[in-house]
Amino acid sequence: MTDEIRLRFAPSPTGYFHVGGARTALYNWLVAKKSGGQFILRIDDTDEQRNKDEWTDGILAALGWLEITFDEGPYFQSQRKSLYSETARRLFESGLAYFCSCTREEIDERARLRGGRPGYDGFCRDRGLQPKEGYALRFKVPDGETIVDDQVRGRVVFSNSTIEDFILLKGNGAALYVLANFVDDVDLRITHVIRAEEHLPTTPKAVLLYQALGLRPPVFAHLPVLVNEKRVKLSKRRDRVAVEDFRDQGFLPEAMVNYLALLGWSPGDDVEFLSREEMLDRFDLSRVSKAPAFFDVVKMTHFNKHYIMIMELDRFVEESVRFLESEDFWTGDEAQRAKLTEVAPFVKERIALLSEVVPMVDFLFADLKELGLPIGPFSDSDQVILSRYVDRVERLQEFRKDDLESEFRELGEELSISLRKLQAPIRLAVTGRKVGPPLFVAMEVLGRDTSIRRIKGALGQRV
RNA sequence: GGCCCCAUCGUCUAGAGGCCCAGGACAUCACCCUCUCAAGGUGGAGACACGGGUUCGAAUCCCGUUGGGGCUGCCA
Repeated sequence: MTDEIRLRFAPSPTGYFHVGGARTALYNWLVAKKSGGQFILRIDDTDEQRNKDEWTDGILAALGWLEITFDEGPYFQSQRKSLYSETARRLFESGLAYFCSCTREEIDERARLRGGRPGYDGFCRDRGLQPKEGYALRFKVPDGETIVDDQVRGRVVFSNSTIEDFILLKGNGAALYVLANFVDDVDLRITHVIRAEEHLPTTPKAVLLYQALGLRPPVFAHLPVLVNEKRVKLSKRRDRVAVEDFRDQGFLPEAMVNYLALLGWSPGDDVEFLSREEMLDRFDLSRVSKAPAFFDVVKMTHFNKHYIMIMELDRFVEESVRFLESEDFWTGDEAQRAKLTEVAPFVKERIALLSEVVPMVDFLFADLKELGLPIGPFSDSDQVILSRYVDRVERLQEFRKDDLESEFRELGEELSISLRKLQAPIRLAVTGRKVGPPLFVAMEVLGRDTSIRRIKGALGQRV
């Protein structure tokens, strides 16, 4: 029982769930799962002003999408308040904490007079104040030093003189992060705390609390922060970091997870594509790097492309439908799905984001005009190509891609023109675009009538 | 300002004293392949922040400098 490994992910629901949180959750999950331990979800919503249920729903949805599953929870700190006041009372009664009547203004004023150094000066330490509405409860930081033994950073020593008597309970009696976090970690028997580096400076406070109550602190591991191109911590306000946005853009969860796993961790060899099983097998906190890492969407896109390419065809079709459904032309009927399935293998290996499916296949489902696609321009030589090609394919018994291609190649020889140049006007006439699936596949799926109609239509469109 | 963390190609990283005139991946450039776009293949350019030590020998250890970051709230 005491040997049981238990980790938790404790996000605060103050905004969209972002990639940094996802990475933290993933690392916790990995350590829990590979050690046969438990992974617990706890919602740190002690700050009622800034928390909203919808953010919690978003976190749950995103974790589910990424398949980061939890064994217990979610627990909500907002529902565990009595636990915090109970511990606070014990701390106060045993003289480890005291009440303080100072306002922010008073503290700042004294700091100013003292000579600039901001922070609380311990003014109420020995005043023997009793609990009262409006009084905050502060922890009496002892002399000496506090050591944080960190799995990724090693031994970090803090001189207690640099740690002010921090607040445990607000004036309204509500618990603050350090207290609530500590109480819950103890109560939930958390053995490993893995979180972002920004929490490192508050860690000695937690350690002090464990020591004050004669408890053994958990193992700590502080992950390097994720930064933007300016190398400052990723922020929900400045940067595009919401997991759900990436999902909506057509990123695959396995691509995100794989990329995130490698952002700050490396298996040690040159392998980059790792399945869940391989990650579980190889993940090791001691191989987590210490330096901040740039969240590079371009590289994540590369992972996405890879995972789209190796995806099962059926799933690819289903995922594609998600993006087609928001288009007017998509009815989702049998015929449309059949066409989609036919071109899918060719589309699958050409896109990096699922959202790119739409411009790859839209010409199959609606008139080019309706799609706002150009019909032309076609030069005189294009006209020659189009008319000669349509003459040829009109005579075809079967409108099959192989025959369409044979005719195409023969025409190329006949006109002594490179196939690259030859395909351009035909593709534009048939699909309205310069890029897309292989032309003859496109034509076969589109069908004889529409294909020929579009080419003939283009013939009437001189520059 | 104070406390703390960090420092290898543009980016993510490998490297735990000699295997490194530093390897891989993304991005980038060139060429090949090719019906477009992709994919694939070949090749190129591209980094140990700086200065001192320690050592026969340092990207790797120590110190300093510089640079970057985090925290500094009755937020988490």
